[in-house]
Amino acid sequence: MATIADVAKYTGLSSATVSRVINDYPHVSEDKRKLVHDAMKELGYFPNTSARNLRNRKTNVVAVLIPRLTNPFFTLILDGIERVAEANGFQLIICQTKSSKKKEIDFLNLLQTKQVDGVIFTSIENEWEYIQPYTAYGPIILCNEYHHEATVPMVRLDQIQGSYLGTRHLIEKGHKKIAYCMGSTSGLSFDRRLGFFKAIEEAGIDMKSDWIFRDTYTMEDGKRVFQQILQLSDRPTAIFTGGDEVASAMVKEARTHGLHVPRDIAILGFDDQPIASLIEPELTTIYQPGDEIGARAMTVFIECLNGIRERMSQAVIELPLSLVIRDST
Amino acid sequence: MATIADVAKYTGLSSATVSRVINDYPHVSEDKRKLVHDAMKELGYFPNTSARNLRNRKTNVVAVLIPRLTNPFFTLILDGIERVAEANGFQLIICQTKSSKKKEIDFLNLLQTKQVDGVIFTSIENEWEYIQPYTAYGPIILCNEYHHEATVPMVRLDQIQGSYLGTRHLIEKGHKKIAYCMGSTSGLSFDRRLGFFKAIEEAGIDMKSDWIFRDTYTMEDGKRVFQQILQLSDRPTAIFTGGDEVASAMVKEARTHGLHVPRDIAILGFDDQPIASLIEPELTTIYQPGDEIGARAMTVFIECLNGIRERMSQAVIELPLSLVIRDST
DNA sequence: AAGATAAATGTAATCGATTTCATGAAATCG
DNA sequence: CGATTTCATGAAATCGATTACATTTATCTT
Repeated sequence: MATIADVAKYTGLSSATVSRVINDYPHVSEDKRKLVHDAMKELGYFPNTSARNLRNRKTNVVAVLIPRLTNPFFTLILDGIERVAEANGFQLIICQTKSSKKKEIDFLNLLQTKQVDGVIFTSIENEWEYIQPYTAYGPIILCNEYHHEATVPMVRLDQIQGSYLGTRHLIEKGHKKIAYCMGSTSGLSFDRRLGFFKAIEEAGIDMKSDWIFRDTYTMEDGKRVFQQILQLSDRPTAIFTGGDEVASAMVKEARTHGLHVPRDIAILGFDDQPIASLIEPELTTIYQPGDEIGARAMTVFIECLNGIRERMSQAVIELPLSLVIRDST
Repeated sequence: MATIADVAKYTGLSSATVSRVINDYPHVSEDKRKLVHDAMKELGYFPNTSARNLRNRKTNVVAVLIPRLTNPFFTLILDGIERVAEANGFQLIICQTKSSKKKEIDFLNLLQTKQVDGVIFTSIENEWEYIQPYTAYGPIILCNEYHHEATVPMVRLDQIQGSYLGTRHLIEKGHKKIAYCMGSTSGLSFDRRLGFFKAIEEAGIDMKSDWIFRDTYTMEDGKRVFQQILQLSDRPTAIFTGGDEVASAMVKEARTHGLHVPRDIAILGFDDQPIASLIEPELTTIYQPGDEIGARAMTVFIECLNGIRERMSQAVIELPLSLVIRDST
């Protein structure tokens, strides 16, 4: 393969001049510029990215940590990130953590070895104290995640407001016995919980510990939890779920058991994924603008790289959630 | 940041020896080895990837071209690719073409500039003659795509067999008037069409040109086409679709119009996405093992890189499709 | 027209690793 | 024990770009 030296020799110029042409620098005469362009085409020359990266001390590549590629909400975020990345000449390396703490840390090695300029987390597996040290190596942005100790930019959705909105909706529909399905104990789950209980308490409603379910993520989980709910002696009349997949599976399971949604039991989704408007009845859900926080996170990342934004101090950018009322509540 | 020279100086050794330790080469005494390891830890040293890539003339990065990240079938493929990549120390750069010919070509520049070792296509937008020249720059693998002129490895699903299977199923159910929804005119669509018409002709059934619909990909398309079908004077009793999304939207649209699926009209999906078993009635569909072809494509890619497999001659690896019978037919 | 300024180009150092080749020390062999 | 092989290590070239600095040439001032 041709190198810059080959182009230089071919044109009789120095590699410095060729480099200037490649990078569109001024102070190169028009005729030499053309000469170089012709030579590059003639020789089939393309600048070597590794060499440029080494010299320029940057790669224009960002690592995006994502738990599962097959989760539509995360690919929506990824889509938003990609849109802005592509518009600004950045490439994305995808790092699927599969919710493994170890993999998450492994991927941070890309930052230490300077294979990427920075990292965007769309979820965090480890305790923040394990992540924090890596901020020394480049910008780290949290997208859809939040940690009160983290001194990095965080682009998030107002989960408190979102779950508050959804819960209040259920209450307004007359429900007094509401089951709550949560994910882990992450910051995001914590906030949702705050919003949920805020609405519950405002309405002066009782909550039973039997009505709280943890670690519900997948359709499988939805089916399982719904069956547990059916077993309860004091059965709730509405269910607040942590995602449309869980909710969809529950709607389906309800039908299997001959229960009518929402008459017998109301089900509230979260995310507003495509599936929400496909199943019958259509899901009432909380719309999360995944592509928008993705896009915003990438924008913030670029600002950090360019030094327009402080990358090692806490900054919270919050986008609103909205309630989409359909037929499952 | 510390460099290999810093480690060399700190230990009093040469950078050559340090490099040997980093790469686990033999002929380094145990005590020096430990000395170097301690120094690396002490100095917080990490080898610079750009420098290594430059010197080693490889990056251990693969570009994956994908039309849309938000298409679950493609993320399933991506998931399979990722699994094998991660197991073999490769990183993936995602290239979302959004079905743009120009973007597809733009991404091939990553190969020319040696930012990636090779490319996996999960769909092709341009004519093959425009892609072919790029095979000179590194391995190119087609995954879920096929082109008879392409002299590269192709990992594909037997679309002919798949659509044949599905169509025969419809015929066995007694249908004689079957609408056919296709995507573009790509190799994949071409094969599906072959399988479809093979079954049609074997059964000696008539086909009307009114019953063929092009460019149906999304839920929107499904809705639109279904409405067109309703307008037909001679209305088909079954619909062969090119994807579960299209089929799902049709099922929903049918219900909206008070039609019963499958009694009034049968609908056959393609892919077996999660949604297929969530909607009511559950979709009969063709299961496409997306993650398996993804994984296989990455395996083949690695073989090409290692020279175990010829990368510039045609090789077709074909995995079977299977019919999943549920309630929509 | 002399001096100052700006433009065009080149030389060589640099980015941070890997690797060939050379050298001396240690181990093995007959 | 001398010859040969293997081991441990280092000096310096190399991968392919970018850029600070130097130099020459052209343009501008007054």
